[in-house]
Amino acid sequence: MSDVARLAGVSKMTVSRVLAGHSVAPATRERVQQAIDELGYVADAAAGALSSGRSEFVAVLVPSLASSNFSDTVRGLSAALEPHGLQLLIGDTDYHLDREENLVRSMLRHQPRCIALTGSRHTEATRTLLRRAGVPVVEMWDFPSDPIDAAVGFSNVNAAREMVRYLAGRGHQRIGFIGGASELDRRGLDRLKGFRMEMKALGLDAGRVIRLGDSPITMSHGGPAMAALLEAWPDTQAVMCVSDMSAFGAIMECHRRGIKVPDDIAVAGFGNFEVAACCMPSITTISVDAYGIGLRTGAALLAALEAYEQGVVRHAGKRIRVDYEVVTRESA
Amino acid sequence: MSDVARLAGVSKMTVSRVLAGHSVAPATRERVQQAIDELGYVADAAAGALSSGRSEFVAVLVPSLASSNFSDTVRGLSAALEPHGLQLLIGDTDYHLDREENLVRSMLRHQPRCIALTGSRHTEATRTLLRRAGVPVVEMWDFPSDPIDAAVGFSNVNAAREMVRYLAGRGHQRIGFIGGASELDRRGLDRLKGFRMEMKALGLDAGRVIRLGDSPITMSHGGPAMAALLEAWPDTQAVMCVSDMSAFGAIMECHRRGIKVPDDIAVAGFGNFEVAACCMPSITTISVDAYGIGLRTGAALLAALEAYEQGVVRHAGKRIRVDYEVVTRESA
DNA sequence: TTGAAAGCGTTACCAG
DNA sequence: CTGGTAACGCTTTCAA
Repeated sequence: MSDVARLAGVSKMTVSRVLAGHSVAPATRERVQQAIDELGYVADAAAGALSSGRSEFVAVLVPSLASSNFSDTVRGLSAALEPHGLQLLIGDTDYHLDREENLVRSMLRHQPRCIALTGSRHTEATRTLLRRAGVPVVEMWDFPSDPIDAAVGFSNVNAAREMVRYLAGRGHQRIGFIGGASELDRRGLDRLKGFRMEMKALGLDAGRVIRLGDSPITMSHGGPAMAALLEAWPDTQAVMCVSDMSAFGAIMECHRRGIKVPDDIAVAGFGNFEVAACCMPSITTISVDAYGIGLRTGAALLAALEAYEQGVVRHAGKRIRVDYEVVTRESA
Repeated sequence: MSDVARLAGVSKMTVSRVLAGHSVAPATRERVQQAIDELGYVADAAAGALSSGRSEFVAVLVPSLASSNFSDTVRGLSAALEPHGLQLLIGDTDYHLDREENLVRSMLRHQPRCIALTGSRHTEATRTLLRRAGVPVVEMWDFPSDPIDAAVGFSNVNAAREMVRYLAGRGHQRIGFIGGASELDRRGLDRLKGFRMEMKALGLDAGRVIRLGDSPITMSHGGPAMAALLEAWPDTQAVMCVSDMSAFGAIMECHRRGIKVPDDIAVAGFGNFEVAACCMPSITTISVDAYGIGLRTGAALLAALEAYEQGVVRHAGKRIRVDYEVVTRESA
């Protein structure tokens, strides 16, 4: 910066002002800009952050970047925050809460302006770290009764219940559920919980549950899970899958066995992934606006940032509900 | 840090040493650690970076986080670099070179230790920025003859040629190609180029090309593209698709029309995405180890970092070739 | 509108 | 093995 200042014949402060877009005489600004271009000067963000006491980072934690759900949410966040000069610091927890804790710890070292995480389950240490960080926090993809700070999402339990009601409304009674075997995917577990609750509420058998493969289960688990389900309860009329990925695998298994979907058995998914609209039969599913969750989380974060500048310290548990809906297609 | 030092009864320097894992008397270290835990102290990475002149960032640029190819590569990079205390700064260029340029510019402000980008096409300004940055650069997913620094990838042109040879070897002569219409996806364009080159080399008609939809085309474009291809050249025997996503869409369109794959028409994909193995018929494709590209890029970056410490300044165009192979399945 | 000086929280360097 | 001091490159604050 000194070099630029010298070349432009001004002080460092003026260079700093030009960079920050503060008021500088047009002629001076011009000269400084030329010096910057000539030297290929790039300001050091670390020095700026240290000096001003504020970074331009936003920490974002998702369970998996490989899931289009979460990568869409990240894109939404990026779209909302980048125009404000904020940089995403993205972490992939791989569905592990202790990995989340480590990532939070390491990201906190960069003094992020705010933090977005997925889900409402975190280790106690994570909660403590977050509290101490003293910056806005938004939890995404869930609708917790007691958010750390703010939350943007929906109830996976209720969404699953709605799907059960839809299937029952189509006349199905012997309904099964396919999901992952591990306890890592909280949203998957919530969907299972919703399935059980609603089945019981309807007076139906809530026991036809196959849990197979590490969560989140993908396409390749859907087939074996469907096979297991048919073996255990051959008279099943409909299957609700924890995601469209497993639903697709399940449908392919039906094809292989000559079982017609939906005539012989109905299959529903969750998430409205691209494959659900394209495959045959197309998959009836719950549609969630993943990109919108990112956008709205970004907006909530910006609002909280604004409030912080003015001294407000907590959202006081503000929750933003994101809509979902049953998308009726061919498979159920 | 002063607070911690005071509580532990040592100087800031000793606290710094404990944090950095430098040699400190066990008893002292213990006391310092206790003070750190008690205060919930988190070191400021910006200050550290400023003082030491080196950040712990690695800039990573991919065309899209939504593509499992690239998200797998990011996971590989993360797996290779995180154990070394490096933080990924991930940017999604959305396939635009000018967005890439802006992202590089903004990431450079954080003084990344090294940079990984996708492809070998960049704006002139990007190249200049990268050169001036003076840090190791690796280009991924291509095998350029003149890499900026190092490269980890394979020739998309040659891979596509191999697929053409495979299809021709199965007795097909009237072979079509389905890809995106825009010029953004360079790897997609390289595959088309390879298709044309090899078809000509084999003395076959290289003109059966349908380009439709923004690149990279996804599942939903495959159907319309296949429809257009069948309309233009109804006697087509085989179709090579720019990716498994479009191949899947194309196969679904065949289903809808009662056209049997591969009996009436063979369809091949590219990338070996999960859907290729699960769908029916399963898709013959080119398999690429996306995660491995990330791992190997990470390793190359670490090696370059090591070399830099010792004063070596360039890789001198080192290229690491990543294998690909035709995976024969049912569709072709 | 511009400049000078102080200081952000850490690490490098040199002493003890 | 430990401590003091001087940067690191910026922005804040105050003065001109």
